[in-house]
Amino acid sequence: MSAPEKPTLEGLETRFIEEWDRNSIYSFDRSVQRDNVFAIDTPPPTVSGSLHMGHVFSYTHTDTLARFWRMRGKAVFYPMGWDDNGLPTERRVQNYYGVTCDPSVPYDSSFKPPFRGDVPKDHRAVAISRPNFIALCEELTHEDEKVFENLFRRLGLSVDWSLLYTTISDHARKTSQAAFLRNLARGEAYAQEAPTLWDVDFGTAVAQAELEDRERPGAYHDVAFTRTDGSGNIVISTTRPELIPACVALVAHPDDDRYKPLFGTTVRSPLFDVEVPIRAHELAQIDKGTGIAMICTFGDLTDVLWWRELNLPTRAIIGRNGRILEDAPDGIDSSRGKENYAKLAGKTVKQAQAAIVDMLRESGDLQAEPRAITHPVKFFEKGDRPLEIVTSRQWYIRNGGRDADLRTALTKRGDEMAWHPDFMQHRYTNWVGGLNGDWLISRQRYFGVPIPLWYRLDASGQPDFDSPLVPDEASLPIDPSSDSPKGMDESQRGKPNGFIGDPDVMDTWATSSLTPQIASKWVENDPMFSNVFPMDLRPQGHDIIRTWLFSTVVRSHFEHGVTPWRNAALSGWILDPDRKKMSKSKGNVVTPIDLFDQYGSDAVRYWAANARPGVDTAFSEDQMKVGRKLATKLLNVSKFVLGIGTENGVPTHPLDVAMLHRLAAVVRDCTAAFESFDYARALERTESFFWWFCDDYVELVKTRAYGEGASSAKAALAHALSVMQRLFAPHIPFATEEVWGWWQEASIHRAQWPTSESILDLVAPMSNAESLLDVVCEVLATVRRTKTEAKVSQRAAVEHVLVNAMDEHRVLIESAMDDLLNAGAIAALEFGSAQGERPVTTVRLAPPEQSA
RNA sequence: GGGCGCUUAGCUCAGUUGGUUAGAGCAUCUCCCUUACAAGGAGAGGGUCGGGGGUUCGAGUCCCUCAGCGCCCA
Repeated sequence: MSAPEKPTLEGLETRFIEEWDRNSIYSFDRSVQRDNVFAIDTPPPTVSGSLHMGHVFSYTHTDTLARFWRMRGKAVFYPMGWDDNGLPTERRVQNYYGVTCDPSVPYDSSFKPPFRGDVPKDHRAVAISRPNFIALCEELTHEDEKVFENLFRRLGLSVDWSLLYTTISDHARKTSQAAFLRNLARGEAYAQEAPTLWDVDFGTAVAQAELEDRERPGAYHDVAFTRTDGSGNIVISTTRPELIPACVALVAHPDDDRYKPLFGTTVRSPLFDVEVPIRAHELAQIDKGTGIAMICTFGDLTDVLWWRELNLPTRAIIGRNGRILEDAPDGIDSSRGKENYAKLAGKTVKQAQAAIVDMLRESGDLQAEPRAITHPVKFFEKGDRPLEIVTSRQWYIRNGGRDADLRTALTKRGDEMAWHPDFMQHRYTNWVGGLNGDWLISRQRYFGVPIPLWYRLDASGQPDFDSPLVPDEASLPIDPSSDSPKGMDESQRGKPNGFIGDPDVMDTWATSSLTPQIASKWVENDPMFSNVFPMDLRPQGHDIIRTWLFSTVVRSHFEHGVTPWRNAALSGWILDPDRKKMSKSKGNVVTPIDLFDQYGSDAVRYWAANARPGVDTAFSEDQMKVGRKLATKLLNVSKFVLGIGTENGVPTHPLDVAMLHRLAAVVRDCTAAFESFDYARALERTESFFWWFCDDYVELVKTRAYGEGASSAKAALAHALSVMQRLFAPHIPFATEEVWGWWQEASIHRAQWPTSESILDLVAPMSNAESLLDVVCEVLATVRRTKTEAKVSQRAAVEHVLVNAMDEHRVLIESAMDDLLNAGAIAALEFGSAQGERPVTTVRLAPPEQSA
């Protein structure tokens, strides 16, 4: 029971990371029943790069909560996961090894990647088989995950690493496939051939939640369609003239008097001579362009809606590779139309547009030169070219986008959980209310969880999509591209009367929407599931409310009929000091590990824990310096208290009792703050008490604690120290573990969270504790100010102090007179009559020659 | 266009249901080696709380309105 001669923060991290691990300080006790569990649905970071300050920031917030509840006696379920499944990993693998996946390439058992990092710029990606590609994905994610784990351990996260999961593991694939099959069995998942937003570069369908609008330059082209009754032209304005061959109708608003007489008549398209009807629909905008638009299959989502509601035919011209299809669609029958179409076939959309504008100009159908505009265009959030719409067979999970009752039910789920901060719920409600289609989960990619289905082929080799062959849940996970359905074997794959596997994988969100089930081993019927689910807390970034949070609610709603958690805590962004969001592309990213080295993990955590929940926060090394000072101060004051000797006496001196009353109030506030997920308020309360304790209380009692009759002071100091160490433990786990170890058994992180009752039980009641402390410290402050202004040392002797105070205050000061005289080096203190509500203190310093 | 958030000291931010003289840290300046800590301590200066209006005995806090910044959605 003693502090080292020279306390230091150096080396604490290495020592305690090892010690915590060895003693399993953070392991989850599976035997504890749900009521005494605090379960966290940790966000699995995407393993496709490196962890940055944003991770450090938000994971620290969660960790402070985990540590608080653990000290409150809860069995804390705090897993970690790695999201290594999906497109970001594929992209990183392609760039790291210089390869690309081509499912038509045969497996090469002796394959070696051409590079491991540092792929030359002029290198052309080597096409490799799907199994080889997946092996590389697994290899690289494994490497990245080791780095991630080390960083999170260094940060001091109190994760139970034995609960680690990854989203591409057998277990996650099994969970994902089982959940999907159950959705399918209940009719919540379905496949449909439909127009779908399509990224031509990634070659995959994308979901509504992954879209973003980007402002792009474009131009209105005024194009003339000829009325078939010979009465002239109709001019439309379009930003996509290349889609004229895909035009199936023109549309105007039903109330638009200009076009009312034309509804039901037909026009002929320029260049391609296709006769199309003029129709009415409310979504046509009277004030946009000429007020009449062409409907093409498909230029945008409004086209899809019109096509569906107006029952129009399909004339698709854009292929999945983003180029104009070779064959002209039905309806282009004239020889001129066929010739013109042939000029476009094979071109990219951009090339086709340029070509068709030339053709229109030549034919005289372009009524005016194009007028440049800027307009929002839909992109895949990870994509580089505008999305096209192609018709394809895709899998969906219902999410209320096409069903008002389900939408209402899911909106209500949002009401059933507490949001921190509460206004974040608007984002959820807003998103659910704005859904316009079901959740598209199939992706035409490689590294993901396969859709676990096969289809029978008929005698002519055509697949029967209506009754897929479903695997037993016990056989999961399966890969339908290499496993065969029950009762069939590989020789029948792709043969008439045989089978084929579904070629698609599920989107990453379709798996990560099951993190509560994955982490708690739901699919294994592990009893742990019922001990942790529904979970207490989902911490996550507010940018993925529409994806991760919402999709998790959807899955839980269908599978369990409950919200997956009771609380959702949304963290803010990290901004650089110029208030810009930190990102790699801006080059303003700081590496966490360097900061840990420079300031210590506790200091970095202090910076993070200072930020109010949900608030965007500037990156601040200044705050880290403050955090380091705090940790150092805790070492030093702990050394002081333990150095004078702790005693199990009862604090009886009024100043000691008052200090403990103040501390009890702090404990009450901190506890309430943590209970409402406000780690920052808890820290702020503890910290401000702590500095007051060091600067004023310790200075006041120091002499008494060293001298005769020190029992009360020693007991109060020791008790307060123990409480403060524990209050700080969730925030600065390394320094608190160090100082706790100087005088206590076992880890502070398993110690009991202090209660205000336990402090108040120790001392006599006191109604005016705050006044006592305020008034005594005010007199002390005046003495100090006088010395500072006189430019003398704080040790300089004070000859006389006159305090003009009300009797009430006079009594309080008298009760702590001994400490006040000692702390101020005051020879004599007298009282005079009050000059107002507050005491007025007059200080007379001793002559300089008498100061020593 | 709809929704949400923010605007308090030079900077970063607290300010809980309205209630003494609006706080902290950093930065600036002054002083102090004092035996827990100079990687420290004691102090000082600095704000008409974005503008305007209203409710109230009383508004940084509640209401209305305007402006700027940011985010989400369309």
